[in-house]
Amino acid sequence: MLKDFECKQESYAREVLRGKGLKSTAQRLAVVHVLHTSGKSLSVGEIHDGVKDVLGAAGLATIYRTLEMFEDLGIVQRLHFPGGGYGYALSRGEHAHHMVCVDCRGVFDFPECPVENLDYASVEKQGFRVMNHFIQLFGQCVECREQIAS
Amino acid sequence: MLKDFECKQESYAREVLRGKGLKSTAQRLAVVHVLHTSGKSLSVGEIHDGVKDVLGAAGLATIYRTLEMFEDLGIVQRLHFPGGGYGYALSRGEHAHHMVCVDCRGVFDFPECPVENLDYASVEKQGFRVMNHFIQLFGQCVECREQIAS
DNA sequence: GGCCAATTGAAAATTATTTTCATTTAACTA
DNA sequence: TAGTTAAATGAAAATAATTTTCAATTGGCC
Repeated sequence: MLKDFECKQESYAREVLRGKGLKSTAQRLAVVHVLHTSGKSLSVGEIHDGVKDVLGAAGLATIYRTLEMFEDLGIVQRLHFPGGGYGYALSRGEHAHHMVCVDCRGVFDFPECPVENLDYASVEKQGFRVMNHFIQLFGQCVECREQIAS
Repeated sequence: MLKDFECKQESYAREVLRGKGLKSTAQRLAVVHVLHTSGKSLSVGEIHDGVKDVLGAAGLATIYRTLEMFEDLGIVQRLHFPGGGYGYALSRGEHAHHMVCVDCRGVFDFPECPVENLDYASVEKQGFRVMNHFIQLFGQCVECREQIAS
Protein backbone atom coordinates (compact mmCIF):
# COMPACT_ATOMS: atom_id res chain seq x y z
CA MET A 1 0.00 0.00 0.00
CA LEU A 2 1.39 3.36 -1.00
CA LYS A 3 -0.04 6.75 -0.44
CA ASP A 4 0.66 9.98 -2.24
CA PHE A 5 0.89 11.99 0.93
CA GLU A 6 2.11 10.72 4.19
CA CYS A 7 2.60 12.63 7.37
CA LYS A 8 5.82 12.43 9.33
CA GLN A 9 4.21 10.14 11.84
CA GLU A 10 3.32 7.63 9.18
CA SER A 11 6.80 7.69 7.69
CA TYR A 12 8.22 7.20 11.13
CA ALA A 13 5.99 4.20 11.81
CA ARG A 14 6.88 2.73 8.43
CA GLU A 15 10.54 3.07 9.26
CA VAL A 16 10.26 1.46 12.67
CA LEU A 17 8.24 -1.42 11.28
CA ARG A 18 10.65 -2.03 8.48
CA GLY A 19 13.53 -1.92 10.94
CA LYS A 20 11.92 -4.78 12.83
CA GLY A 21 11.03 -6.77 9.74
CA LEU A 22 7.35 -6.10 10.20
CA LYS A 23 4.91 -5.18 7.47
CA SER A 24 3.55 -1.70 6.91
CA THR A 25 -0.01 -2.71 6.24
CA ALA A 26 -2.85 -0.39 5.34
CA GLN A 27 -4.44 -1.07 8.71
CA ARG A 28 -1.34 -0.17 10.68
CA LEU A 29 -0.73 3.03 8.80
CA ALA A 30 -4.39 3.94 9.14
CA VAL A 31 -4.10 3.69 12.91
CA VAL A 32 -1.30 6.23 12.84
CA HIS A 33 -3.20 8.42 10.44
CA VAL A 34 -6.35 8.45 12.55
CA LEU A 35 -4.46 9.30 15.70
CA HIS A 36 -2.48 11.97 13.95
CA THR A 37 -5.39 13.76 12.35
CA SER A 38 -7.47 13.65 15.52
CA GLY A 39 -4.76 15.35 17.59
CA LYS A 40 -6.28 13.65 20.59
CA SER A 41 -6.01 10.48 22.52
CA LEU A 42 -8.58 7.98 21.35
CA SER A 43 -10.12 4.86 22.79
CA VAL A 44 -9.75 1.52 21.04
CA GLY A 45 -13.29 1.83 19.74
CA GLU A 46 -12.72 5.32 18.39
CA ILE A 47 -9.58 4.20 16.62
CA HIS A 48 -11.49 1.28 15.17
CA ASP A 49 -14.20 3.60 13.88
CA GLY A 50 -11.62 5.95 12.43
CA VAL A 51 -9.82 3.17 10.64
CA LYS A 52 -13.10 1.90 9.21
CA ASP A 53 -13.78 5.39 7.88
CA VAL A 54 -10.42 5.40 6.14
CA LEU A 55 -10.37 1.86 4.82
CA GLY A 56 -14.03 0.97 4.54
CA ALA A 57 -13.69 -1.96 6.89
CA ALA A 58 -11.35 -3.24 9.57
CA GLY A 59 -11.38 -6.00 12.14
CA LEU A 60 -11.41 -5.03 15.78
CA ALA A 61 -8.89 -7.73 16.64
CA THR A 62 -6.42 -6.13 14.28
CA ILE A 63 -6.80 -2.82 16.05
CA TYR A 64 -6.08 -4.44 19.39
CA ARG A 65 -3.09 -6.25 17.97
CA THR A 66 -1.74 -3.15 16.29
CA LEU A 67 -2.06 -0.97 19.36
CA GLU A 68 -0.32 -3.47 21.57
CA MET A 69 2.51 -3.78 19.06
CA PHE A 70 2.75 -0.02 18.59
CA GLU A 71 3.03 0.48 22.29
CA ASP A 72 5.94 -1.93 22.48
CA LEU A 73 7.56 -0.16 19.56
CA GLY A 74 7.08 3.25 21.16
CA ILE A 75 4.86 4.47 18.34
CA VAL A 76 1.93 5.07 20.62
CA GLN A 77 1.54 5.57 24.33
CA ARG A 78 -1.27 4.35 26.48
CA LEU A 79 -2.92 6.96 28.67
CA HIS A 80 -5.12 6.32 31.67
CA PHE A 81 -7.89 8.67 32.62
CA PRO A 82 -8.96 9.60 36.09
CA GLY A 83 -12.20 7.79 36.80
CA GLY A 84 -11.26 4.82 34.63
CA GLY A 85 -10.86 4.19 30.96
CA TYR A 86 -7.82 4.56 28.80
CA GLY A 87 -6.78 5.64 25.38
CA TYR A 88 -3.83 5.87 23.03
CA ALA A 89 -1.90 8.83 21.76
CA LEU A 90 0.90 9.09 19.27
CA SER A 91 4.33 9.11 20.71
CA ARG A 92 7.59 9.17 18.85
CA GLY A 93 10.00 6.97 20.63
CA GLU A 94 11.78 9.76 22.43
CA HIS A 95 11.24 10.15 26.14
CA ALA A 96 8.30 12.47 26.59
CA HIS A 97 5.29 13.07 28.75
CA HIS A 98 1.89 14.40 27.96
CA MET A 99 -0.69 16.72 29.29
CA VAL A 100 -4.18 15.49 28.69
CA CYS A 101 -7.26 17.68 28.66
CA VAL A 102 -9.91 15.97 30.74
CA ASP A 103 -12.68 17.50 28.65
CA CYS A 104 -11.65 16.98 25.03
CA ARG A 105 -8.93 14.39 25.69
CA GLY A 106 -6.58 16.47 23.60
CA VAL A 107 -2.92 15.69 24.05
CA PHE A 108 -0.30 18.38 24.53
CA ASP A 109 3.39 18.06 24.81
CA PHE A 110 5.02 18.49 28.11
CA PRO A 111 8.56 19.61 27.40
CA GLU A 112 10.59 18.70 30.44
CA CYS A 113 10.72 15.48 32.37
CA PRO A 114 10.06 16.20 36.04
CA VAL A 115 11.72 13.02 37.16
CA GLU A 116 14.97 13.61 35.34
CA ASN A 117 16.62 15.97 37.78
CA LEU A 118 15.16 14.41 40.84
CA ASP A 119 16.96 13.60 44.02
CA TYR A 120 17.07 9.87 44.09
CA ALA A 121 19.02 9.73 47.36
CA SER A 122 15.99 9.05 49.52
CA VAL A 123 14.80 6.46 47.09
CA GLU A 124 18.04 4.57 46.82
CA LYS A 125 18.25 4.57 50.58
CA GLN A 126 15.36 2.14 50.50
CA GLY A 127 17.33 0.03 48.07
CA PHE A 128 14.87 0.58 45.31
CA ARG A 129 16.24 0.85 41.80
CA VAL A 130 14.07 2.99 39.58
CA MET A 131 13.95 1.69 36.03
CA ASN A 132 11.10 3.54 34.47
CA HIS A 133 8.35 5.99 35.20
CA PHE A 134 4.93 6.93 34.08
CA ILE A 135 3.76 10.52 34.27
CA GLN A 136 0.63 12.21 33.05
CA LEU A 137 -0.67 15.66 33.77
CA PHE A 138 -4.38 16.27 33.67
CA GLY A 139 -6.09 19.57 33.20
CA GLN A 140 -7.90 21.79 30.78
CA CYS A 141 -6.73 23.17 27.50
CA VAL A 142 -7.43 26.78 26.49
CA GLU A 143 -10.31 25.96 24.24
CA CYS A 144 -12.21 23.87 26.72
CA ARG A 145 -11.69 26.45 29.42
CA GLU A 146 -13.10 29.19 27.22
CA GLN A 147 -16.07 27.12 26.20
CA ILE A 148 -17.03 26.49 29.78
CA ALA A 149 -16.60 30.12 30.72
CA SER A 150 -19.11 31.18 28.07
CA MET B 1 -18.73 -5.66 63.10
CA LEU B 2 -16.08 -4.94 65.66
CA LYS B 3 -12.62 -6.29 65.88
CA ASP B 4 -10.29 -6.49 68.82
CA PHE B 5 -7.33 -5.26 66.89
CA GLU B 6 -7.43 -2.86 64.05
CA CYS B 7 -4.54 -1.43 62.16
CA LYS B 8 -4.22 2.30 61.57
CA GLN B 9 -5.37 1.88 58.00
CA GLU B 10 -8.59 0.27 59.07
CA SER B 11 -9.32 2.95 61.64
CA TYR B 12 -8.64 5.54 59.01
CA ALA B 13 -11.04 3.93 56.56
CA ARG B 14 -13.68 3.62 59.26
CA GLU B 15 -13.32 7.30 59.99
CA VAL B 16 -13.58 8.39 56.37
CA LEU B 17 -16.62 6.20 55.81
CA ARG B 18 -18.36 7.49 58.89
CA GLY B 19 -17.60 11.06 57.83
CA LYS B 20 -19.47 10.43 54.61
CA GLY B 21 -22.35 8.63 56.25
CA LEU B 22 -21.29 5.31 54.78
CA LYS B 23 -21.25 2.00 56.58
CA SER B 24 -18.11 0.30 57.80
CA THR B 25 -19.02 -3.19 56.75
CA ALA B 26 -16.99 -6.31 57.33
CA GLN B 27 -16.31 -6.54 53.61
CA ARG B 28 -14.99 -3.02 53.35
CA LEU B 29 -12.72 -3.33 56.33
CA ALA B 30 -11.50 -6.68 55.05
CA VAL B 31 -10.42 -5.05 51.80
CA VAL B 32 -8.27 -2.63 53.77
CA HIS B 33 -6.95 -5.42 55.93
CA VAL B 34 -5.96 -7.59 53.00
CA LEU B 35 -4.17 -4.75 51.25
CA HIS B 36 -2.45 -3.73 54.44
CA THR B 37 -1.14 -7.14 55.40
CA SER B 38 0.01 -7.91 51.86
CA GLY B 39 2.14 -4.76 51.66
CA LYS B 40 1.73 -4.97 47.92
CA SER B 41 -0.56 -3.81 45.23
CA LEU B 42 -3.12 -6.44 44.42
CA SER B 43 -5.42 -7.14 41.52
CA VAL B 44 -9.17 -7.21 41.97
CA GLY B 45 -9.10 -10.99 41.94
CA GLU B 46 -6.36 -11.19 44.53
CA ILE B 47 -8.25 -8.84 46.80
CA HIS B 48 -11.36 -10.93 46.33
CA ASP B 49 -9.46 -14.07 47.28
CA GLY B 50 -7.94 -12.37 50.30
CA VAL B 51 -11.31 -11.15 51.51
CA LYS B 52 -12.77 -14.62 51.10
CA ASP B 53 -9.95 -15.97 53.26
CA VAL B 54 -10.78 -13.46 55.95
CA LEU B 55 -14.56 -13.66 55.88
CA GLY B 56 -15.22 -17.10 54.48
CA ALA B 57 -17.18 -15.72 51.55
CA ALA B 58 -17.57 -12.51 49.62
CA GLY B 59 -19.22 -11.43 46.40
CA LEU B 60 -17.03 -10.21 43.61
CA ALA B 61 -19.42 -7.38 42.80
CA THR B 62 -18.94 -6.04 46.30
CA ILE B 63 -15.19 -5.98 45.81
CA TYR B 64 -15.58 -3.99 42.62
CA ARG B 65 -17.99 -1.59 44.28
CA THR B 66 -15.76 -1.17 47.30
CA LEU B 67 -12.62 -0.50 45.31
CA GLU B 68 -14.29 2.09 43.15
CA MET B 69 -15.64 3.84 46.20
CA PHE B 70 -12.35 3.63 48.04
CA GLU B 71 -10.58 5.20 45.13
CA ASP B 72 -12.97 8.14 45.16
CA LEU B 73 -12.46 8.48 48.89
CA GLY B 74 -8.69 8.35 48.54
CA ILE B 75 -8.40 5.20 50.62
CA VAL B 76 -6.82 3.25 47.80
CA GLN B 77 -5.00 4.21 44.66
CA ARG B 78 -5.17 2.44 41.35
CA LEU B 79 -1.85 1.53 39.79
CA HIS B 80 -1.22 0.61 36.19
CA PHE B 81 1.51 -1.77 35.22
CA PRO B 82 3.69 -1.55 32.18
CA GLY B 83 2.51 -4.19 29.77
CA GLY B 84 -1.11 -3.89 30.89
CA GLY B 85 -3.07 -4.79 33.95
CA TYR B 86 -3.69 -2.80 37.05
CA GLY B 87 -3.99 -3.15 40.77
CA TYR B 88 -4.82 -1.29 43.92
CA ALA B 89 -2.64 -0.16 46.78
CA LEU B 90 -3.49 1.53 50.04
CA SER B 91 -3.20 5.26 50.04
CA ARG B 92 -4.01 7.61 52.85
CA GLY B 93 -5.61 10.65 51.43
CA GLU B 94 -2.49 12.77 51.52
CA HIS B 95 -0.78 13.57 48.26
CA ALA B 96 1.74 10.83 47.63
CA HIS B 97 3.28 8.79 44.89
CA HIS B 98 4.48 5.25 44.82
CA MET B 99 7.31 3.17 43.57
CA VAL B 100 6.19 -0.20 42.37
CA CYS B 101 8.42 -3.23 42.08
CA VAL B 102 7.77 -4.81 38.72
CA ASP B 103 8.63 -8.25 40.06
CA CYS B 104 6.78 -8.57 43.37
CA ARG B 105 4.42 -5.62 42.85
CA GLY B 106 5.45 -4.35 46.24
CA VAL B 107 4.61 -0.72 46.89
CA PHE B 108 7.11 1.69 48.40
CA ASP B 109 6.65 5.26 49.38
CA PHE B 110 8.12 7.94 47.27
CA PRO B 111 8.64 10.88 49.57
CA GLU B 112 8.74 13.94 47.37
CA CYS B 113 6.45 14.99 44.58
CA PRO B 114 8.48 15.63 41.44
CA VAL B 115 5.82 17.82 39.94
CA GLU B 116 5.46 20.14 42.89
CA ASN B 117 8.42 22.40 42.23
CA LEU B 118 8.18 22.26 38.52
CA ASP B 119 8.50 25.13 36.15
CA TYR B 120 5.03 25.55 34.78
CA ALA B 121 5.95 28.53 32.61
CA SER B 122 6.31 26.55 29.43
CA VAL B 123 3.11 24.74 30.15
CA GLU B 124 1.03 27.80 30.87
CA LYS B 125 2.39 29.36 27.72
CA GLN B 126 0.30 26.80 25.85
CA GLY B 127 -2.69 27.91 27.88
CA PHE B 128 -3.01 24.57 29.58
CA ARG B 129 -4.12 24.57 33.18
CA VAL B 130 -2.79 21.60 35.09
CA MET B 131 -5.26 20.29 37.62
CA ASN B 132 -3.92 16.97 38.62
CA HIS B 133 -1.20 14.49 37.89
CA PHE B 134 -0.49 10.82 37.97
CA ILE B 135 3.00 9.55 38.65
CA GLN B 136 4.35 6.10 39.19
CA LEU B 137 7.89 4.90 39.33
CA PHE B 138 8.70 1.35 38.30
CA GLY B 139 11.73 -0.62 39.27
CA GLN B 140 13.05 -3.33 41.50
CA CYS B 141 13.08 -3.54 45.25
CA VAL B 142 16.14 -4.80 47.16
CA GLU B 143 14.75 -8.24 47.75
CA CYS B 144 13.84 -8.95 44.17
CA ARG B 145 17.18 -7.67 42.98
CA GLU B 146 19.03 -9.98 45.35
CA GLN B 147 16.95 -12.95 44.39
CA ILE B 148 17.73 -12.52 40.75
CA ALA B 149 21.42 -12.03 41.41
CA SER B 150 21.61 -15.39 43.16
C1' DG C 1 4.84 -11.93 -11.63
C1' DG C 2 5.41 -15.38 -8.05
C1' DC C 3 6.62 -17.02 -3.46
C1' DC C 4 6.16 -17.18 1.48
C1' DA C 5 5.88 -15.73 5.96
C1' DA C 6 3.34 -12.26 8.16
C1' DT C 7 -1.07 -10.34 8.72
C1' DT C 8 -5.90 -9.98 8.58
C1' DG C 9 -10.94 -10.70 9.65
C1' DA C 10 -14.93 -13.16 11.31
C1' DA C 11 -16.57 -15.83 14.71
C1' DA C 12 -16.08 -18.23 18.85
C1' DA C 13 -14.21 -18.32 23.27
C1' DT C 14 -12.77 -16.24 27.19
C1' DT C 15 -12.43 -12.81 30.68
C1' DA C 16 -13.77 -8.71 32.97
C1' DT C 17 -17.16 -5.73 34.70
C1' DT C 18 -21.82 -4.07 35.79
C1' DT C 19 -26.64 -4.50 36.78
C1' DT C 20 -30.64 -6.34 39.05
C1' DC C 21 -33.23 -7.41 42.86
C1' DA C 22 -34.41 -9.99 46.94
C1' DT C 23 -32.16 -10.48 51.38
C1' DT C 24 -29.19 -8.90 55.06
C1' DT C 25 -26.95 -5.63 58.11
C1' DA C 26 -24.82 -1.38 60.39
C1' DA C 27 -26.05 2.61 62.64
C1' DC C 28 -29.24 5.24 64.75
C1' DT C 29 -33.29 5.94 67.92
C1' DA C 30 -36.41 5.16 71.50
C1' DT D 1 -31.31 -3.62 74.06
C1' DA D 2 -34.86 -4.07 70.54
C1' DG D 3 -36.82 -1.83 66.52
C1' DT D 4 -36.41 0.83 62.30
C1' DT D 5 -34.55 2.00 57.99
C1' DA D 6 -31.62 3.15 54.42
C1' DA D 7 -27.45 1.31 52.84
C1' DA D 8 -25.03 -2.64 51.47
C1' DT D 9 -24.50 -7.38 50.07
C1' DG D 10 -24.50 -11.63 47.06
C1' DA D 11 -25.94 -14.59 43.37
C1' DA D 12 -27.08 -14.72 38.91
C1' DA D 13 -27.88 -12.64 34.63
C1' DA D 14 -26.52 -9.31 31.44
C1' DT D 15 -23.22 -6.73 29.21
C1' DA D 16 -18.77 -5.30 27.64
C1' DA D 17 -14.05 -5.95 26.66
C1' DT D 18 -10.39 -8.65 25.02
C1' DT D 19 -8.14 -12.71 23.02
C1' DT D 20 -7.84 -16.82 20.30
C1' DT D 21 -8.45 -19.65 16.26
C1' DC D 22 -7.89 -20.60 11.66
C1' DA D 23 -8.73 -20.11 6.78
C1' DA D 24 -8.03 -16.47 3.44
C1' DT D 25 -5.31 -12.41 2.05
C1' DT D 26 -1.35 -9.42 1.35
C1' DG D 27 3.23 -6.90 1.58
C1' DG D 28 8.04 -7.32 0.67
C1' DC D 29 11.49 -9.54 -1.66
C1' DC D 30 13.53 -12.28 -5.47
